[in-house]
Parts: sequence; structure tokens; C-alpha cells
Amino acid sequence: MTTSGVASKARFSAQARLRALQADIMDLILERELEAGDPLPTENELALALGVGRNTLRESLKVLQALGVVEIRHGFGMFVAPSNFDALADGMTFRGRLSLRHKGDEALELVDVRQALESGLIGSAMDKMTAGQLAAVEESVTRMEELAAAGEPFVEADAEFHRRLFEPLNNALLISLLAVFWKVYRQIHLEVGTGAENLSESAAVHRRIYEAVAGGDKALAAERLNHHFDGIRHRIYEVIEK
Amino acid sequence: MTTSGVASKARFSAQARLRALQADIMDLILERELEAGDPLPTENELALALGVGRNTLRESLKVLQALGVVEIRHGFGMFVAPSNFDALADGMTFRGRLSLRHKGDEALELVDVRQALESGLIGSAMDKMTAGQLAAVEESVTRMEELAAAGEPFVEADAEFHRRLFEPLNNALLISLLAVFWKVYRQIHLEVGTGAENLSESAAVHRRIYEAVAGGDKALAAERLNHHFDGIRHRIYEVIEK
DNA sequence: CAAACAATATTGGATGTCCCACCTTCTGTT
DNA sequence: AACAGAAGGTGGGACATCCAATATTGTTTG
Repeated sequence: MTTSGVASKARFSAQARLRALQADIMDLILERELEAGDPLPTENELALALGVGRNTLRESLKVLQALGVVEIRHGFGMFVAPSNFDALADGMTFRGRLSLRHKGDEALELVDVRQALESGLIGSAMDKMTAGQLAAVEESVTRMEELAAAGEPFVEADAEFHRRLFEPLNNALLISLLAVFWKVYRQIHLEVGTGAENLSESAAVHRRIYEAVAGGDKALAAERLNHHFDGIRHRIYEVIEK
Repeated sequence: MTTSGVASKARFSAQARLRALQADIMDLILERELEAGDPLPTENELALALGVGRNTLRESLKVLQALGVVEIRHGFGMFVAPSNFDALADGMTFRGRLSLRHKGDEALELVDVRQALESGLIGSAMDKMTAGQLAAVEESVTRMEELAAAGEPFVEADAEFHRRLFEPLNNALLISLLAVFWKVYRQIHLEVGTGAENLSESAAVHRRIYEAVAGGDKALAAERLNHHFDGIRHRIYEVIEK
């Protein structure tokens, strides 16, 4: 048997049973020593093995898919998935939008966490940054400046700048988390109106961050990153106060 | 109509359709100006409103439940939920266990992120910490020391110590993230054996962190936190090398 | 009149079945 | 040998049916 408690008639709360089923599936993956990319049993086989109906199993599988544990390919099969935080981003975005209607607490919390991560890790990132990676960062800055001069928004280049800044750390989890925060911030930004006024100033802020990084001054880079986040925080405040 | 694209016959990938359905539900919540705790329509009403079958709707609802967007109470109804990151913790725990079987990259990444968060935010937390909160931190340390003297492990007190350290920031997102990281670390720890050897030394490390915090020396506190994480990282290395 | 209890309505939980859509693979024709 | 189409297997989805949990309502009883 793959696990415990499945056949028990004890009446856990429904939520607990769903969680248990998810855990059973994950245990099954671990017990069978499946790796990322390996195929899982079919839905019918799994439902039989775990002693639940197919629809019930599917509910758990969809949750695991959302959590990035399994990858489901229609007409082909189910597989152990590589990490995927997209659904998490959706959930957080919803939270952020919900909170923005009031005091925006959660949106500000998110900025605080992002600030702690970026300011706290910029030093290590600079240690490991190669010349090529540094050049990539500058390329992003240049693109932001060009777009700003043309009066175009540059969300994509902005995101790329921050991503490239921390690529040297080779930390997929960090990159994912920052991507999540970015996605949430972007969605909130779209929601509440553009704030497209200070394009060139925003580009200049990023230029200054780049210069500090290029100059190897960790403290200055961290400080300028902090300043950048103060600006973001200010924009959120403006939206809330309105 | 609450949203777009539901009735479209265009064949998106199945995954995209599921995501769209989740987004539809969230949009519905936002459009109706529902607050946390407010009730959602019943499953049948929702299925009808969104033009999908009840099972399909349920799959999306379970995902949203896992993401902490909705709360489902058997026999009572569904409600807009307060934040809940439990399922995220499960997913990350799975990832960590999966990766530990190989090089443990993801486990190490997780420690790095946690270190950045704690070291980066300890200063702000100290600024806002009240005398009562400081006393609570020391109480956790004392309990760890007592348990260490008795030869008992103290995972709970350890978690409490870190949680209390950052309570002053009033950042629910941060607390949740740290809780997730803690849960993952704890599960991994259980998985690979106890490492119960250095109990008193571990307690002493926490005592030194507390002393730095109590003394108001932010740099020292950050440094000692970093040292603490170096120890954790070392333990993970031991497990992998074996 | 009030408190305790029981019946009931409403809600989500779970399953089985049927059919559709998609992907891969095999196979047969050109 | 190469391409096209058929076949088999997989997940996707919708119902219908029944089970289980909860709150409410109504009744009984002190």
C-alpha cells in the first residue's frame, strides 16, 4: 500500500481528506523514486490505487498541478513537473487586488518582502556576477531609457532588469519568487491605472542602480535599490489615499 | 456576464481553460465587491453562472482553496478566505524532498532565500520591537535551552523564536513565507534523520542572536543570523555528501 | 417561558458513467 | 522511403445520484 489512512472510515474534515489525498499522491511519487519528467500512472490507475473516485482524484491532481508538482498533458499523460509558481502568482495577485480596495496592506507587505530580498541579496549577486551578465543588465537599462524617451511603458524591460540582476545567484527559487512578486505588482499597477508619468525618472533610477553595481559598491547598490522601492511604495500610497 | 471567453469554442489548452475558470471566479468575487468572509454562490449556482459542469467548477474551487482564495465549509457554504499558504508549503516541501535525493539544490536555495529575508529584515524588526515582544523572544530561547538540557529536540520552540523575531513588522506575508520555509526545512530534517547531536550548541546560537537583538546592535544581530544559517547549510551538505 | 432536543433544508463531498478532445503510434498506401 | 490516415489510449468534461455535514427551524418538555 502506498500510504496510510486512505481506507479509514474515520471522518476527518473534508479539507483534511483532500490534503491527505494530495500527500498520498506525493508520497507515491517519492516512493517510486520518480524524477521530474517521469510519467505518473493514469487517472484510472491512480484512483484505483488510492481508493478514491476519479473525480475526487482529479480535484487533488488539479491542486498539485497548480502547485507545480505534476504536469498534466491532455491525451498524453501526467508527469512529475519542474517547479512552477504561476498559480501561486495568481493567488497572490488576487490577494493584492482585494486588499488594494481597502488599505492595501498586503500590497505593501509584498513590496517590503521584495525589498528585503533584493536589497539583501544584491551583494552576493554582485560577487558572482560575470562581465557578460553585467552587460546584460546594462542592456536592459538602455532599453528602458529608449522606451522612456519614446514615451512607451517598459514593464517588460523593468522585469528583465531585476531578473538579470539576480541571475548570478543561480537560485531558481529566488527568481521564481521575484517573478511572482513582479507579476503581482504589475497586475496591481494595471488595475489602478498606469502612473505612466515618471517614465524617464524611473529609467534613471535603474541607471543609477546599474552604475552602483558596475562600480562594485555593494552598500550604494543596496541603498539605491531601497530608494527604488520607496518610490514604488509611494505610488501604492497614492492609489490608496485617493 | 461575469467574464469573457467561457462559451468560446476556441480550443485553448486544457490547462489554460482551467486557469481561465479560476480567473473567472476571482473576477466574480472582485466584481461583486465581496470581502474576506463573505459568502460565495453555491456550487450549482456558480456552475450555472460560469457555464461549466459542477465537477469542473469543483476542480477550480479546490485549487482556489489551496491557494487560500476561498474557504470551503462542508454543509455551510463557500466564503472568501483570509490568506492561507498551507498548500504552498506542501508543494515546496515536496520539491525539497525531491531535490534532496540528488544534489539538494532546491533545499540550499530555500535556505539562501530565508537567510536573505531574516538577515535583511532583522534591522527593521528591531526598530519596531516592543519590550514585551523582546521578552517573548527570550522566553523562546529559554525554552530551547531547557529542552536542550533535557536532551529533547525543540523544533517548535525554534520555529517560535524566528516567528516572534519578526512579529513586530506586522507583515503577514513575511510570516507566512517564513512559516513555509520553516515547515519545509523541518520536513526535510525529519526525512534525513534527526541531527540531534548539537542541541545545546544550537540553543546557544539562538541565545547569542537574542543578545545581539536585546543589545540593539543590528549589524551584530544580522551577522549572527548569518552564522546560524551557515550552520543549517552545513547540515544539509552533510546529508547530501553521505 | 425557556431550554433542550429532533426534524429538516441546504450545502458541499464523492462516485460512476458516458462521451468528447487530444496526442502518440502504428500501419498501410503511394 | 515518405506521407497520410486510422487506431488506441489518455486526460477533459458533464450529469445524475447518493452521502455527509452544518445551520436553522420547529417541537417538546421542564
